[in-house]
Amino acid sequence: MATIYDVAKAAGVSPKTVSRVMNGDAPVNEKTREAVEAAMASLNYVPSSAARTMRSQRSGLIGMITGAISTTHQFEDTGLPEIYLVQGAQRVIAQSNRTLLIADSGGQADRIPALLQTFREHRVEGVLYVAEYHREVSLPANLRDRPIVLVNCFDAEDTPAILPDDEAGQFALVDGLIKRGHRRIGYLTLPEQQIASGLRVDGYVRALKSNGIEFDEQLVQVGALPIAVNEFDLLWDALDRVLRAEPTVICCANDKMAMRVYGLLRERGLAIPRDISVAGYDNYRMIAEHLHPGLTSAQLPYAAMGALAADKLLRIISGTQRPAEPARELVSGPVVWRDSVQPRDAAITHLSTRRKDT
Amino acid sequence: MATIYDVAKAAGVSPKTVSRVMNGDAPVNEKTREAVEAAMASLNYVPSSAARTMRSQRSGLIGMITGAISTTHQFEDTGLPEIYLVQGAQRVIAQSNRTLLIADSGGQADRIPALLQTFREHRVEGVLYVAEYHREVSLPANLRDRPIVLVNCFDAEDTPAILPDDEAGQFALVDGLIKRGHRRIGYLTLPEQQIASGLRVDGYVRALKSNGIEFDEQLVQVGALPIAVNEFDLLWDALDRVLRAEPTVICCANDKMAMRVYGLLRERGLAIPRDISVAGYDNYRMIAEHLHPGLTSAQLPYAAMGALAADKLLRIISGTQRPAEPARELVSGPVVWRDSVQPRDAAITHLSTRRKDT
DNA sequence: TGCATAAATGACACCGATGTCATGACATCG
DNA sequence: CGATGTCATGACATCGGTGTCATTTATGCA
Repeated sequence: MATIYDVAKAAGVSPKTVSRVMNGDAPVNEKTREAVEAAMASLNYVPSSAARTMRSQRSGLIGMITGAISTTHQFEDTGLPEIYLVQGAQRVIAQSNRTLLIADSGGQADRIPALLQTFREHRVEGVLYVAEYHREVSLPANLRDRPIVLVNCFDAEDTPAILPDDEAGQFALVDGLIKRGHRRIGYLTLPEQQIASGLRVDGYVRALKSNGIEFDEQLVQVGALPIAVNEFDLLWDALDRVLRAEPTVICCANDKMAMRVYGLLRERGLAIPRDISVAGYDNYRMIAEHLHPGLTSAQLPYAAMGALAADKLLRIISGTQRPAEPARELVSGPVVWRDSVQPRDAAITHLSTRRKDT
Repeated sequence: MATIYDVAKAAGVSPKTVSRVMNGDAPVNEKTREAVEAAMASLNYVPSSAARTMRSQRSGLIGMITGAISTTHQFEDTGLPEIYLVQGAQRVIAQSNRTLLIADSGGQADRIPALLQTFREHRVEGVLYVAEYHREVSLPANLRDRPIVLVNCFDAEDTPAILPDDEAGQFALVDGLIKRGHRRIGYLTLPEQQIASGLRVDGYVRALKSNGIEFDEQLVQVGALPIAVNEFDLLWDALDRVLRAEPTVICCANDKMAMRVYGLLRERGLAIPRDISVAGYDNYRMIAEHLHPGLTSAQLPYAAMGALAADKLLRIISGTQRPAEPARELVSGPVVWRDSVQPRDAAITHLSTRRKDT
């Protein structure tokens, strides 16, 4: 591998001049520059980041820890869209001429110390700590020795964090449903332990309120348990109770649940969206786009969160934070409207009609 | 940040002795070792991989390029299980005391050169090139300057590659169906351009043959187009034709298609698995586990592929390949049996019965 | 007991960049 | 025309480890 000395010799200049050509930190004569550039090209020169790091004491590396926290397999499958998060972060980080070093613990928390050790050996300038679902975490003490931004999670110490605005997302979704003529809006939630779920219910309630619709607690039912046992029985039962309140649309806590609800509604002979509309949350595209009909869903803005987190981290590193920048920032995403929701004007209210007939 | 010199001073030895304690490359007196280790601990010493890389000319980094190839968004969503691939590779690489540097192009091929440049600056010792679905690729010339293993793809030059054994997977699935009493096995395939699909059909045919069942071409229908237009019409039509051949089970090219087939079968009033069984491919857990009933599916062994690819790459790097190690290696995965398939003995053949009644 | 050998340790150079400082060649200005 | 400043470039040290070689001390064996 060619070094800066090889290039210098080939171009007939000193190594320092080659360095100047690369970094543009001092004027270089036009002809000299051309000679150097020709030499670099013909020798296939690539600077060594190790040498650069050593001399400059800046590694240009940002570490990302993902899949770090799960101790059970309970929520394992919710982590997959993190790939968008990685992409969002990488884009921003690449622009700052840095490189993202990703460590995935595969859900095994005991591997984290080794991963952190690696990060330290590489002298990462900052760390992005990514949780697989919106939750509170408590950081290992030895993670605090350098700039860090939490993503999709927060801690008790007000460490800088980027979080999804679940309240706003659900508000936008329900508000959109109301604007489309729906007034009886069912909601199948996750258990309270899920932070996101609580926030989304808040958004649901606010949307009703801001449109002057009374809250009917029978329309809101818990559709899943913290532990996955008899999931379908529970969901069946919850759905049953919601349907008794005669909704024209059912919101689900997430797309996964919506996928199940599709099946359950069909078993009851209800067609989507003719007899009843359905909405999800997450915009998990693998599900939302490929269900039939396409599932309306509030998007979890993972790419934006990744980008924002990277941006925040870079600003912390460079000390150029905005004045009074809040530690925690919320990111809201759009609602993606697909055919699972039918505007209420056109919708024939099969459901209530039928029930009244019987 | 403490250096080896600080540690040496604190322990009253030379830096070289500290180095020896860390690397164990020469005998060190027990008392000296203890003194050095105490000094390292109290100074919170972490060796600098940059310095080490520079002196040893070995970076200890393995690069992985993912999401590299897609030029359209057509198959974008198939890429997500790659996370398992990353985990499989990382485990093996960590064991060899190396670090995985992941570059995700986000499907934008024009970003690849910049990512490769980064890899070269970091002097990665080898590269894992991951495609998002089983396919042929042609590598950029400048990727060949160091050890490389292709994952989920292959090229015309017989570059080392790790591939899923789609033929064996589909064989195992269909063979299992036959063992469970099914003899009329429908198959909704992807278009021929999909390499995986062709191989899977081969496996389907071989399973029939090895069980003495005649191949009925009407049971095999193409259920999707290369471009996503009128997807549901096409699938509906293909399903219609398959059903006319009176199958007791329908295999789908992948779990995504199976998810759609669930919906279509229900629209026709067919219950799964009472009236007809369904199987998928990929074992895309987000779908397979959460559909109701759970979807039987042949697993794409991404974790194993990642591990095997990393292992192969490390052996190429260290020059310890097995004698006559083939360039391409196939990895097969298990079939995960879930409730969407009902053993035929117990199954009442609603479908054919009903059809004969009409 | 004497000498070959191994154990234990240190001195020093080197890996490939870049920061600091020095120097020579011109240009500008009073 | 000499003083001053800018441009263009190079010499040299340095970042933090480790390979090489030398040196001293302990050990083994005839």
